Formats: sequence, structure tokens, C-alpha cells
Amino acid sequence: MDNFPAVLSRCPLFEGLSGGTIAKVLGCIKPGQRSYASDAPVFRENSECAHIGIVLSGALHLVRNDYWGNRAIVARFEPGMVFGEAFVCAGVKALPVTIIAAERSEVLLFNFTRIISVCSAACEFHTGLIKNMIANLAQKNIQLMEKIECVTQRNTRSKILSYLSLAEKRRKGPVIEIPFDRQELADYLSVDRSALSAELCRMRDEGLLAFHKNKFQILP
Amino acid sequence: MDNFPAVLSRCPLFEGLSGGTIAKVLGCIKPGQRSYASDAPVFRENSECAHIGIVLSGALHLVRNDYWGNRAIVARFEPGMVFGEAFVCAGVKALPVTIIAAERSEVLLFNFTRIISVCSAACEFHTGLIKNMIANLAQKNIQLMEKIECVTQRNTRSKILSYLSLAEKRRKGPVIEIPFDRQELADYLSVDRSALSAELCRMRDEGLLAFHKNKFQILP
DNA sequence: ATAAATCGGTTGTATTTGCAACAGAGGAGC
DNA sequence: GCTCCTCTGTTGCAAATACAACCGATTTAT
Repeated sequence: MDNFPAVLSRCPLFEGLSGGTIAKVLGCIKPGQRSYASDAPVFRENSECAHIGIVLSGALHLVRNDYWGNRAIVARFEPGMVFGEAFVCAGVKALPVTIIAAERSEVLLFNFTRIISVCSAACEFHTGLIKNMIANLAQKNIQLMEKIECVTQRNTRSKILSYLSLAEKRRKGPVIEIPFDRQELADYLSVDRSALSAELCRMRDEGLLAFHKNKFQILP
Repeated sequence: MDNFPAVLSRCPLFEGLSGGTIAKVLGCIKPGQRSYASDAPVFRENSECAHIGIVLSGALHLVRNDYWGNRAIVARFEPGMVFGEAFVCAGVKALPVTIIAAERSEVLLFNFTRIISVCSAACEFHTGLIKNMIANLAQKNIQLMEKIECVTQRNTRSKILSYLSLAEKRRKGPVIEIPFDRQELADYLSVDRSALSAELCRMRDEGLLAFHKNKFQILP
């Protein structure tokens, strides 16, 4: 419970708010805290998504499973990130995707429609929250476009390079540590795991890439 | 100029506002009107996106061209739809994509940051606009996820079915009229045009599908 | 310590796709 | 009517990928 303020101050929803202010806002919106074991569903497909969440610890995956049992990882939510807000704000009745805990995780759930509807009351914090929500949704949009850039590459090698280039931009320094194991990376890039593994080794043998476990480096 | 009010009343930004109110808002935000020939760029990659736009007539495509000359159509904007808002609201300096006119088009461009910053002045319309912008951004998010659902399918047939199923949901009735020609559909699903064409005909021959030009029907 | 499970890499084969080139249908303009 | 151009379908071949199966290393549980 002690480190939550640190996580929440990194949350895009609370950008620009002091720790004390965040505490006040939380007192106002009264979030509920939940824990999930690894692989436990946070929001189930076809259920209603009444709350939006903030990841406190661990990580979540927004996944879609198709008819043939292929899992697609659409997005990953790490501590401080908001999830479910798109469905709530768009008024989606039945979730088209599932959000599951990728590892043991703790999240904060709260009712965002309350914030929107009380906005006209002009509480000073609420207007700030709404501005932040706009920026947050816009950034999510761009992240989804980046994901589309990766998965629309025509072959596996391009997908890998596209993904690593994006990951390299975020984390400065030569070594890129990715949050996925091989199967998850394959599900994120929507390729077969063994094909991904083979292509990675081919790239390493050609001197394009160096990697160990989930640490990668693009060689010049 | 006469039919613009009709288009704007369908714009998600102006949802719930009367025609008179929309006129007032437009007077406040002073948009500029532009025309574009087919294939003309509206916003260029790497340029700054200072304005957001609303399509008045025609249609735009949000595209990304990669190293190898492959074009990916990420999104399509039809009359009444807002574009560029994600980049403006996220404060993106250099556009990662290009927005071009898919056909002869007219658009309205205006400065949205002004609306956000003046929000605290509590103009009655501005708060409504901001609520609408949240819903609009959230819906765009979901549309991008739907696009991801299509392009992450493992083979061409699944991509086609996935796309047509989504298109079927939107337009009621058995006949699905899609806004793309074959090359554009291929660029949207990120497959080769001839492979798409071949797969469509294979599906038709197997009795799964009927189509003529850009009108499709999924058979039971 | 041992067994079980997970993860990453490898291989071989069948399938799918990309690519290039061509052909025919239809439209626009002269 | 004619040509030119665009769009769609077709074909053959080369390349890439999915899939299944297996192996070894490492980790986890008992």
C-alpha cells in the first residue's frame, strides 16, 4: 500500500497533480483495490466494463482469442497505466476483448462515468482529470497505431525490427529489455512462436542482432 | 456550403448540439475550409499536426508507407469524421503517418488546443465539446482494435472474414458495400492484392461468399 | 534430490503467400 | 468507334510461414 502514491504519480490520469491532490481525488472517486493471480481474468470478454482501472503492480494483457485458439496480445499495461477507459468512455456494452493478469497483479478500479458526469460541477480536479484523460486516450491511439505498424509488416523479420525499433525509442541506451517471453512476443507480433525463434536466430547469425533471454540489441 | 450543417450534425464532436449551437461554436473556433484533389496530402509525414480536421465531403486515408514501398491503410475518414485529433491531443511533434485524400475532398481545419485551454473558462459549449472528444477518442481506440483484429488473423481468408463481419455489423442488411477497391482493401488488410483477389474468388467458388465489385454478401 | 513443467531452439514438411507478368472487362476521353 | 487507362482476375514460381514434433536447458514443485 505504501508505494502506491509513487505509482499513481506516474499515472497519466494524475499528470500534473501533487501527491496530496491525488489523495484528495482518490478520496472523491473511492476506488476499489483488487489482486489477481497470474492468468486470472480482470475483465472478461462479453461482460460489461463498468469500471476503469489503474495497474498498481504486475502487468496485464489485453488479449483476443480467435476461433482457432490463436491468442493475440493487443496491448500490455504496466504499473501506472490506465486500462478499460476506452470501453467505458465509448459506452461499449459487451467487451470485445479480455484483460488478464500477465503475472500476479494489483489494480485499482473505479467509476469514471461519475467523473465525467460531475464535470459540469466544475470541481477543480475533475477538469484536470478530464484533460488528462484526453491526452491519455490520444496516446493510446498512437500506441495502437504503432502496434498496427508492427503487425502489418509483410514478413517476420520486418515485424521484429519494427517492434525493436519502437522499444528502442522508449528505453534509452543500447540494450532493449522487452516485457515478453518468446510466446508472448509471437502473440504480440501475430506470428508462430517457432518461426519467430528461427528468424531471431537467423538475424543473430547474420550479425543484425544480439540477444540473451529478453534483452536485445540492434547491431549496426 | 449548404450541406455542411447536415454533415456537421453527424460529427461526433457536435453530438447533442443543435444546428444553431454548432453554428455558434464554429463562430467561436473559426475553422478554415480546404479542398484537396484525389491523392493530395492533407497532413504530411514528419510535419507537425497543429490542427484537427473534420471531413465535409469525399474521404481521407491515414496511410503509412514503409521502406519497401508497401502502403498500409490504417484508417479511413468519411464525411463527419474527425481526424488528426489523436496527434494534437497527444502533443506529437512529427507525424508518424500521412493523411491523404482518397478522392476529391473538402475538410474543415481548426485549432483544438484553443478549446482545451479555454475550457477552464467554462464556456457551456466547450465542456460539451470536450466530453464529445473523449467519446470520439475512445471510439477511435476501439476502431483501431478492430483493425488490429483483422490484420492479426493468420491467413488471408480469416482477414477477409474478419473484415466483412465487422463491416456487416455496421451496415444493416445482407449486402455489405465496402468503401475500398481491391488494392485499397489489400492495403487495409496488409496482404498482396493478387493474393487477396485469388482468395476472394476461391471463397466465392466454395460458396462462402458472393460479391460484385465492392458489394459483398456472406453466405450461410 | 527427483520429477514435472516451462521455455527456447531446431528440424522437416505442407501450406500459404508474395511477386511478377499477363489478360480481359469496363470507363473515360478524344 | 477508337485508344488509353484503370481495375480485377489468373497463373506459375520462388520464398516465407505455420504446424507439429522433438530436444535440451532451466526452473519449479514435491
